Amino acid sequence: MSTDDADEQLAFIRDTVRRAKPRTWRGALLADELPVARVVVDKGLLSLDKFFDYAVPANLAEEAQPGVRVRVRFGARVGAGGRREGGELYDGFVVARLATSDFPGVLAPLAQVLSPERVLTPALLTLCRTVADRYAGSLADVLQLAVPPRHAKAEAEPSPEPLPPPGFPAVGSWDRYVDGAEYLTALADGRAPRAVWTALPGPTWPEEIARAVAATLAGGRGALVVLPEGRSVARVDAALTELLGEGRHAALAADLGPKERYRRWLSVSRGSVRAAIGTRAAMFAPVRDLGLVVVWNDGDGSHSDQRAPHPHVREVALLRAAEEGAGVLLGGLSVTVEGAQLLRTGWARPLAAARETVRAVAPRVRTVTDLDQGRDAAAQYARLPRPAWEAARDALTRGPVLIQVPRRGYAPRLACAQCRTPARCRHCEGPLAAGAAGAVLECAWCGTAEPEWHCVECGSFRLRAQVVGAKRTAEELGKAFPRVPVRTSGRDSVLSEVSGEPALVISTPGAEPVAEGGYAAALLLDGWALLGRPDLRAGEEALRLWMTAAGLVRPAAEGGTVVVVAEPTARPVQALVRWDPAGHAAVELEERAQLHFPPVSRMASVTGAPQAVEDLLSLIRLPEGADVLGPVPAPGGRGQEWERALLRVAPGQGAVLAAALKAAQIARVALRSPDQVRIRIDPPDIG
DNA sequence: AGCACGCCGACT
DNA sequence: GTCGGCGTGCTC
Repeated sequence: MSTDDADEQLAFIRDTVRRAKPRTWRGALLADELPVARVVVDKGLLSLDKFFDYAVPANLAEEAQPGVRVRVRFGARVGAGGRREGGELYDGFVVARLATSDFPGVLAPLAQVLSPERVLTPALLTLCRTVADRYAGSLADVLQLAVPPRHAKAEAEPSPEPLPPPGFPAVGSWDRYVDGAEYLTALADGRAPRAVWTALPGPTWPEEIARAVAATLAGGRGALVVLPEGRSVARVDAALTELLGEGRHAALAADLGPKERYRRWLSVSRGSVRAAIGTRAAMFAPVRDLGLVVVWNDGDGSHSDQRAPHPHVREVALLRAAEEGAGVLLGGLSVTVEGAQLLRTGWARPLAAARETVRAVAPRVRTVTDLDQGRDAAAQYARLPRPAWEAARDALTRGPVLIQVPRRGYAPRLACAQCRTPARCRHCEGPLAAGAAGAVLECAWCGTAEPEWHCVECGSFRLRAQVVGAKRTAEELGKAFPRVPVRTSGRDSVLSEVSGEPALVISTPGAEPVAEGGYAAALLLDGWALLGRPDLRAGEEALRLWMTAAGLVRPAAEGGTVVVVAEPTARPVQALVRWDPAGHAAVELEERAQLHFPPVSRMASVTGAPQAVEDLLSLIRLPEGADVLGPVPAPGGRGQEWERALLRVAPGQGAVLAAALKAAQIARVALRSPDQVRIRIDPPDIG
């Protein structure tokens, strides 16, 4: 660049600043009012996670309002004579219109306004920013989760006129909960009651959710319900339609197709519909004047988003409630440790039934160890402990029987086939697993081969690893109970409902169909497989899965029986027998606190090639008292060794940890550290 | 991420 | 003297 060119450039910039009305590099005519558009560019790079200012051409002045989708040229370089060249077109959103820009250079113009629809509302923008910060992600990544793809035809249709608020609903079955009626009243009164709700077993919870929504709408505010899968969305959808009729709520199910989905999302965004329900993507639904956010069954893994930065429905719901002043209803048959923590800190109040109410509606729960001898021929054939077989046979005279079988491959650590003592490495006490060759045992921690394992407790040489899948269980039980229809519900074909006729219903956890009139009995098989998983949450998760199944069984007074095949002294088994999920969660929380585990501490995982992980760990500036655990070898690398480190900080330092991870990741990329590092706040699987 | 600019070694 | 190494910094 010659001296003349440089002077000209400086003069241009001075000119721009003085006139407070930037010219574009093409010199196009600019908007008279607010000629600067602040834009979030849809490029997920952490180092680009900020706003960029663009000049608003006069012809886009009307349409380029905050919240609209735009196209902008980004990444152009300045060529000879100060001219910009190249630069690719990116999607983005206008977040503000301004009179001036604090950018010292020359602004590029907006290339195009894709649509005048203001989809990124201020509340949604704030939420996405908060979520991005919480999860050490970029705003652009979160926006992709929060704002659905545009569908022009759906957008062209007007949304219907909003209906007036409904009347306050009848309290209905909420009267079974201590303070249940008061909770609904608080919602209708415009307050923000926050509750961890231990729902009673049985088929009434969808209706109870619907009443809470109706109470919120009655008070003139909006409501949001997020459930883990489409089947439960459909049930709450039906309950809402029953209570409110059509037109007051929108179900944002994933299987609707892009047009219908966007049409419904717009009806929420435009304020034409005040209540939204759906699966996890609905956590961002731009419900106006949010008065209540409901999360059902927050322990379900589906509530954790698979896409970066992996926000969790419960956490997003809590952030929204805090930001938007909404009430919270964190409900399920069981209670998560996170729920227990909200109770312990006093952030939320318990919403539960009195002990005698629970006893009146819960089924009778019996425990059986599968070490029980005395199997008769038929029971042996079906691989069932005799009491379980008898319970099924007895119940089949009265109705359908649910049999819950852990998924194949839901394999825990290897254990002695005889006494169930976990098989451990002789050197480091790590868990043994089948090695890469398949036949040889290896320690999953230190890799030492163990060719001659025998049980240290009972001397047996037999190991048990795999559970028998639902399909084979169905075959075997079919033979054990001839003339009884056998139905299966599992991964590939999930039944949502079965009739009240006697039948054996074999299901993997989470796929249990609802039975008309309730199941006469449920058998929860292979409990050891759930309890023995090498996961911090194994106990909590086992109880959740059992209660989900047991909650579909008739009350004890109507003969409803649950038989759980598991070690009777195990804490989750005892909690199931007592039907006390809240107590179980509270005890688990206490234990986690002592071990400095989440959710009391905040954790993050860092996974990738060893060098990349090391680079990140060397760059990160952790707060005082933070721990680095590992790195240790981790699965996931394709053809390459991967490592994973866990970072742990004290309660209250989650935001600092996220910020430090983000900064370190940016620094690592700037230093050309090779390969990717995956950062995950609140990793779901802590061995 | 791309893609520039920028400041030190071996070559026609 | 120049071509080119990849360190550092920017993208409105």
